[in-house]
Amino acid sequence: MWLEPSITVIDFYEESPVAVAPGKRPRMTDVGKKAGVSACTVSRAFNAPDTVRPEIRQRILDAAEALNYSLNPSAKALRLQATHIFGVVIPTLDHALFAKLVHSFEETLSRSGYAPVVATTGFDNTHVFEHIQTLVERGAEGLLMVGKVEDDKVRRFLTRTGLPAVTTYSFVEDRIPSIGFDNYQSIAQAVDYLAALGHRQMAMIAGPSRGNDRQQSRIRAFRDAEARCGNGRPWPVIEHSYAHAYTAGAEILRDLLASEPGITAIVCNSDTFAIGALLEMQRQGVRVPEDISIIGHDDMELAPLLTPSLSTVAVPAADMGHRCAQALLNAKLHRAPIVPVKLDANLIIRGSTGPVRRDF
Amino acid sequence: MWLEPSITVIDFYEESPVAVAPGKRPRMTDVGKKAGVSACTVSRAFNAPDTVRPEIRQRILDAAEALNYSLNPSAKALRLQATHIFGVVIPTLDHALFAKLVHSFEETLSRSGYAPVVATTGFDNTHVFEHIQTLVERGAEGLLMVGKVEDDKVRRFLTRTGLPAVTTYSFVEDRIPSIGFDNYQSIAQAVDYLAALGHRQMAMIAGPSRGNDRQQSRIRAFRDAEARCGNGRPWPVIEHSYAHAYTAGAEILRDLLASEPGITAIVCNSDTFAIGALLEMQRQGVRVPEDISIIGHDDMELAPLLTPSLSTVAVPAADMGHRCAQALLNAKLHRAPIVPVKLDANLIIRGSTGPVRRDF
DNA sequence: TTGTACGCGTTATCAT
DNA sequence: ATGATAACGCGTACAA
Repeated sequence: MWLEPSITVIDFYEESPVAVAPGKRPRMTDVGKKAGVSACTVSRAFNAPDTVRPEIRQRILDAAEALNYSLNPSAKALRLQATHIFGVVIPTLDHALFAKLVHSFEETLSRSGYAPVVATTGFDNTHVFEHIQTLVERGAEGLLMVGKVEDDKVRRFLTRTGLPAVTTYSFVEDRIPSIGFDNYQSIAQAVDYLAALGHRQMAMIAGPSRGNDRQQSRIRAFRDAEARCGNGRPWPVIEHSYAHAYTAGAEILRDLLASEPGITAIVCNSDTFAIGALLEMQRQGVRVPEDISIIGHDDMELAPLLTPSLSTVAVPAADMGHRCAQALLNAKLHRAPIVPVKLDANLIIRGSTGPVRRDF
Repeated sequence: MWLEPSITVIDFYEESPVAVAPGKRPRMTDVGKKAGVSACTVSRAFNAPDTVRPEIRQRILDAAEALNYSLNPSAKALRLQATHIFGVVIPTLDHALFAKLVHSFEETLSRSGYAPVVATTGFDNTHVFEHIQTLVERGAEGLLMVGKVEDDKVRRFLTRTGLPAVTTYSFVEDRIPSIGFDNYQSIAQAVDYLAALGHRQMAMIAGPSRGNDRQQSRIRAFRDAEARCGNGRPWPVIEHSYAHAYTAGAEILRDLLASEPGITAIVCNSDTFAIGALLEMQRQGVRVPEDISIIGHDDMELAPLLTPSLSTVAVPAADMGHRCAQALLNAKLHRAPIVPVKLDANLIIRGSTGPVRRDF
């Protein structure tokens, strides 16, 4: 009988006469030995069950069970040159929109036997290289990233390796294909609508703009509108992290009310900010939209349920996740090129926006 | 000079005299060849840069760059017997609490160079085996799961393979260690508090209970209270998926108001249900808590910001994520056993709960 | 239907 | 400081 140079672990595999080195996982050879076949038959028993005689297959399965055998994924991946993993680089999961994006991404991947590995990076895209490297070292065969890639190391890395990659959330003309929407346009719609209602002094509550093309585009849209429609008084833009965004929305609104009494409309780059602000206005007795109009962004589930219901810009979060997954899968499975897609983000007018009040 | 039996791809690696088979990624050997060293020196240049002469190291790095070389993760994982991946089996990412859990899990993992692969399964734990298998095939060295594992195939698989595993969200006495809180207790607190305020007929809005020990425990706590404090009229328990939970909360409340006018308190197994219901009550002119008390679960960020602020049970979501990650890391890195931890879930009394109204 | 032999790309050991 | 060699565990031509 064949024996490893090491000791047989009798207390663990007591029923088995097969020796497995202590602390080592059994291999196909071990299973084969126990079942009285070769390793390659074991392989077949798992991967092409039909090609092995039923009784032998059962013997192999039993042997595997007895030895606590399980396939070594790394060896398999090496042999097949496929890990079936895609990487996701996301600012945070602790925000409904991004969570929904990853959720739908995962859904679509899993239907094809793929799974996402995720890295959260915060919102600044100028230092994401290490995160991406980690994902690739973990076997990512493709990459989903949020927003325009600003890190030159990342761009070089992607062209160098030819790794399939998509960016999402913002639509960008770029060598790296993107499946997203026009962030300038999404805010431009909102501000133009408010301007049409007569608003001449607004404020914006924005996410962190450093290394974040989505926020930069939106702020640009806001500034352009200020130049076109402003009454001369500066329109404040307050940036805040998306962490504790509801609370931040409430606090920022309080400050705004105190320091900028002339403001008649507030544009929020996330419904979370807007909802926090709206609730704070109700607490302070500010009437919405009679005294102040407020508009959000994202069209979260809560938006239509509030009183007044929240005007906002609907963002196709789930759609982006599905499409990105499908694009990556097609790239990997059928060598299809990833074609950029510009999706719609539509203004949804509800009850929180109205004509500017007379005395302005 | 060494040559593969295949054609040299001159148009692509024009500047290089090294032949790489077409369509194949270069290996360390190729890089070494180009840099005039052996493969193992290339390996050292990447993994232990100090042990190779600087000028040679540079030559190697240049060669790698020129050849578009990047390390093969599967080969590395096979050699090192380590993928640095843990699997996460989660009902959904499209719910703030679970997203936060995964977020904090990822944060802690990434600090140690690990990354999560995620699978979403829905709430029924009786059919998660395939998902888990997929994760393990993708290289998961350990597993985080939500709630008690009901699937026998999974239990056998875990004991068979000895894969480190934790369950979270519910604390369960089980062979699989859990880091969570007592779901019976969390609702018991809430209901006892309402009973002490004089409420004798309540309703519960619950998540899906099939294969879901958290919901089952909570419903049991509710039923036990009904038996102790009820007024004889049955206490309805309405189950609903967590998808579109805000909207569902609003709709269910509407039905309840119409069909069960005697109810004076509503217990929700998620703040999302509670917030939806609360907003609906405001819309209908039902006073909270004067006419009806409502209590949520989870203590989401919005709870204290509403008017009235929402009484709820605080759940340590981020804490669970961090602790589970740390436990898995310790198990893998230091062979430390995973010790079960029962965390607190505390009742937070705010403005949405009050004494039952007199006429009952 | 089953077995033999080899290679996937990396790193550790040992020798130089 | 660097190189030769072997081994990680699997899948697959090819042979039997």
